[in-house]
Amino acid sequence: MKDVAARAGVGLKTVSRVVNGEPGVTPDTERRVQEAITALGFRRNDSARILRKGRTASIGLVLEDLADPFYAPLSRAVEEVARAHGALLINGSSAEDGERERELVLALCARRVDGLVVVPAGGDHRYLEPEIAAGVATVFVDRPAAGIEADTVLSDNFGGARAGVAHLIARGHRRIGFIGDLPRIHTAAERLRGYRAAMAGAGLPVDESWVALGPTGPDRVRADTERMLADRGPGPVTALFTANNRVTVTVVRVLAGRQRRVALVGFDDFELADLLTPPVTVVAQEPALLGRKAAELLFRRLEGSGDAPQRLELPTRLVPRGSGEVPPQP
Amino acid sequence: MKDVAARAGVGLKTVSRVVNGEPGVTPDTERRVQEAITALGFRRNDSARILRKGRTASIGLVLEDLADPFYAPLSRAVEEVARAHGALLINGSSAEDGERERELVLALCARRVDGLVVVPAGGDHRYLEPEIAAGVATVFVDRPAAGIEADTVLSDNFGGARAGVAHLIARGHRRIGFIGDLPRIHTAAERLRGYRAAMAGAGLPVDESWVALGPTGPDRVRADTERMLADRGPGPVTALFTANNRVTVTVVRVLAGRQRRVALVGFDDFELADLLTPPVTVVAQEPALLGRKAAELLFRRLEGSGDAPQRLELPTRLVPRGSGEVPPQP
DNA sequence: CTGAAAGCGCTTACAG
DNA sequence: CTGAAAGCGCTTACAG
Repeated sequence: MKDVAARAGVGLKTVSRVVNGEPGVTPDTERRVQEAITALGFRRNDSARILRKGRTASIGLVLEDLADPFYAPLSRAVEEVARAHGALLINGSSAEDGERERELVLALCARRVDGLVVVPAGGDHRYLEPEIAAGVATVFVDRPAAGIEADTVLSDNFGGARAGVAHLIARGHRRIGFIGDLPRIHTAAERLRGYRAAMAGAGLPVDESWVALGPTGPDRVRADTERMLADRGPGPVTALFTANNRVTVTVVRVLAGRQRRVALVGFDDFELADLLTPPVTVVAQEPALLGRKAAELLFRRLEGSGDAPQRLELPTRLVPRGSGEVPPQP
Repeated sequence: MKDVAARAGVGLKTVSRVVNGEPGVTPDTERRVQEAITALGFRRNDSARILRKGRTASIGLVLEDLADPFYAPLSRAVEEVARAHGALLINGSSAEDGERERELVLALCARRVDGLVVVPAGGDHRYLEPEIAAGVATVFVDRPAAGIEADTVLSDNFGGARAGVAHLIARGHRRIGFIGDLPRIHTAAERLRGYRAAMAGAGLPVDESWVALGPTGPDRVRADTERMLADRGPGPVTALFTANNRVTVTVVRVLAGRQRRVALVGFDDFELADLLTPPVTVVAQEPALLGRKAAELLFRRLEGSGDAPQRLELPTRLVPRGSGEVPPQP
């Protein structure tokens, strides 16, 4: 910039004015400055600008896995809102590891992102307190934070799961299995609570062999599914409720290889669910809407909204397609 | 940092040493500085650090759509490599718009990212010349850049498409339709070239009504598919080659609603392809590998490799599953 | 082992 | 309409 000023024979401030399109420069001066800029290949260094202005016009997004078909649209929605506000998006995957989440979040804070959208993986977010106190707006999405008060956008995991299981009960099922994610994950726990509420609401007992929680890798899910389908103790389950899209996909594979028809309702919609045999009934969330709402809340904070932390809960939608309407088979 | 120094009764440089874990500080001094840091809630401002050091330890990724099931794993792979090198990832979607790509790339350059991985959308990348000259390492992935020399990582689009179409020809198909993306997109053009090469190689004529190019939205693809399946002129096609995963998914939907069985081979693998009826034969690429190779190449440049620009071409793999083995039906 | 000075490339506040 | 000075928060190069 100094070089540009020297070449154009003007002061630094004038170059700054031209670069930022500020008023108060004669057309003639402006032309001279523009010429110097192109001749020297000048490109403004935003690092310096950021240092001086305080705002970075960038926000951070930390989620579990950028490549997961549930989080990818969420991420894209956050990006679109950021773009509409002239901000860039820095994002990273926590891989469901609390320590990695913390490292990422703190790295983003050190870069002085204006705000943060976080899908929490860790079990304690008090490490964020100094950052929030220092002015980093933070919104949690998909799951609530632990240990601090902050804006949060969630789906109705409890209600959605309860409705899905009630749907199976209404079709005559009495022995219904639940295959879910790690119980420390909020969404997994809420969906399990929904399952239990639906069963209890219908006066049905839950045999604990019908509940399987754990990592969503195919091996574990396959093993648990096969165990539940085997005839043991209280009789095999006639229906399954799968608590997220990764689990559902694996269970669909297991069921595809079997004679006996077992009813299935899955939490989370997924592409091509309607073209499977039978088409898969799901409790659908809207990942893009979660992302959009979270980002909008974030920018409202950045614009100075001083309301108390908000908690939004988005509804889910039961989509009957066939697999959830299979009657109980002996 | 000034406050910390004052409170600890030391110089600025000593605080800097402690914050960066540099040697040459007595344990006692270090303790005093640490106390001041926690008491004041000091957090290093990386913007200032970046301004001084020159390197930002961040790279940019610009692709078509973060939420696309093809690009999401590519993006995740780039993130993992960046993480291994201690860098953050800033990314954005161009939405297949050359102007938006340019804006994003230039915004990333203004932030002085150390390097750039780009899936080009625009048709002219000379705007990047000054940036590259200024030292921003750039790698293009999935598609080559136009108008400049740069490192590039591609799939074997031509060979993959030719093999897929040859597979259909070997099953006895003579009238094969091609449904592809916009012809200005490099991958789309290459795959079409592969189709034509396979047909020509078998001495088969191509009726131009069998070739449909355009945006990959469901309406256009559905209309073109239905048109090709209708009996007209040279007779209806008995097989279709779909040139990317978005197109394939729509065509699967169209075929699912029809009596006559039509063979199908799609470019790009996709989740659940093996559970459809019939399971879908595909020419698979490895999006994560594309991303990983591109990012590795980028970091090799950042470490100072001065070789001539490289062009990597990754092989594709034909995965027969059923839909591509359907014989010709009248 | 420790620190004062200069500077990274901008913007802010002010004066002409 | 234009510019000189100070400063954003660090690090670098140097001296003690």
